[in-house]
Amino acid sequence: MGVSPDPLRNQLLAALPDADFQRWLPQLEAVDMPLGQVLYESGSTMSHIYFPTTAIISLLYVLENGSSAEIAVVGNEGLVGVSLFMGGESTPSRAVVQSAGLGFRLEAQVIKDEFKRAPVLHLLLRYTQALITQMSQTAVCNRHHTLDQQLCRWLLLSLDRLEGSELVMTQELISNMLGVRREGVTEAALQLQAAGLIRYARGRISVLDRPGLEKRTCECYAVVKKEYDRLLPEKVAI
Amino acid sequence: MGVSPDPLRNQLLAALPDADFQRWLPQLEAVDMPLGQVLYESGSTMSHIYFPTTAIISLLYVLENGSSAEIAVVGNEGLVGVSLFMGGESTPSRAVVQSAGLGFRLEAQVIKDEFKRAPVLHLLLRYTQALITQMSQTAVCNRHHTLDQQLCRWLLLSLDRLEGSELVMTQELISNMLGVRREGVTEAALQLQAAGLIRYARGRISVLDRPGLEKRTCECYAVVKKEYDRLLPEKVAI
DNA sequence: GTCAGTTTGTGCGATACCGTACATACAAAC
DNA sequence: GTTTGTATGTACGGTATCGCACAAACTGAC
Repeated sequence: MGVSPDPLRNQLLAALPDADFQRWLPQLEAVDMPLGQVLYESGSTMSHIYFPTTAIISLLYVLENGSSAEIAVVGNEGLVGVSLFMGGESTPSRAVVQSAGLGFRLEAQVIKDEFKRAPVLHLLLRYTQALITQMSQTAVCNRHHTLDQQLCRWLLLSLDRLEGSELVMTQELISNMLGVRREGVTEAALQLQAAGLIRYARGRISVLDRPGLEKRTCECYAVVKKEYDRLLPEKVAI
Repeated sequence: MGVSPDPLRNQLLAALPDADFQRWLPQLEAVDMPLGQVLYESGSTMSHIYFPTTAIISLLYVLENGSSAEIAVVGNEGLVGVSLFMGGESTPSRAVVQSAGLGFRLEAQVIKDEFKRAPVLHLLLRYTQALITQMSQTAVCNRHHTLDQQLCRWLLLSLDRLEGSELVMTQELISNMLGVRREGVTEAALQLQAAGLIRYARGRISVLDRPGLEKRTCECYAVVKKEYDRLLPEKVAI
């Protein structure tokens, strides 16, 4: 390609205040990114944060059965490894070079030291990452899982945020949440009721068999729940 | 309900270091959240950041044609208004009370003052928000748009991150990115080629008519692009 | 030039979900 | 008790995508 490795071609680096950029510059390592290279694997601890200049990176979510979906694309407008400064260290997605090119990277410790200057923030950032996980998972779930499974997932996620085992929610509203037809929710709900997992009437849904729901839903629920627990472990006894 | 409004029932507030919590406490306002209440509209500037205790909030993305999809759910484990401290002020989604209950809120200015203590960060946080937007949009797009439209969106997003108008990418790989069958990509690509928008062969795709692609894709591309431009305007002349 | 491997194209039945229309059932108001 | 509105159930043709199987076209290596 013959492109000279210039850190300023990454827009984030270029937009840094000069003092910060000068501080980072000695630590920035130019790297070649061949097609297909994996910058980090799902769940692994990241060693670096990457600033692509001419390369393109895909944030890819790989399901258990091997099918996958891209969550986002990162080029010279951004960086790969958000979770490093979010405080979560890792994410359940994989970063793969989608288009070969160049970039720069910074050691994890360097970026962490930068964030030492900020006090409280970490808690909020960690939460943000959990939220991001939920979004990613939703995107994947939309693509790959049945309405049945998604309804289970949705019921469980809601249940986790409520006391008791009843939720007040019409099928019409649920259909808006899931982005499907109301009739589709009716059918799925009928099946869950027939299976003895829930009972409902006119906007009141009682969950009878929570483990049953967990068994019936897709992996997405567990992934999100686990990630929330991991990132925000300091639960409070209410 | 008869639940007493206790800020500590929100897990984020409860997990705050005591000094920080005490500093925030006088500013925390208890609020009632009736079913259906809209905490913020898509694109509007937020006046507060919300910490639900017994309420559940849906982050809802509403498409232009009115159909909608939930991007995420927020309960007492989190907060509503991430973009306030991300630096973006607003997001393209809507926050609606999905289950009535209580919560607390903090004025936007208060949370912003908290973040004044952090120096460089804002740039990174703003980028993160752009990334989040892309994720949300992907989730919605997966749910509501045709493969044809999604392929256009994907080509455009990739093109924005490359120089020139050619991308090196087999249909097999694209199908992994989009989470669809390879054959589906073949069919969609054939149509785009027949329409004179692209030309391709064995892993090389040339975009012939970019405006044509933009016309053919769904709204998702423009939303994401606009949000990136808004959050990260400081472009660099390369 | 042949062979092996990769990339793209085609065909076809299965299926999950859509759009629409309408029926039923229950609840609250009068 | 009747009425009105809301919530849920049912039915049916249409369609986008799937899963699978296989053909065709091109590339690079030998």
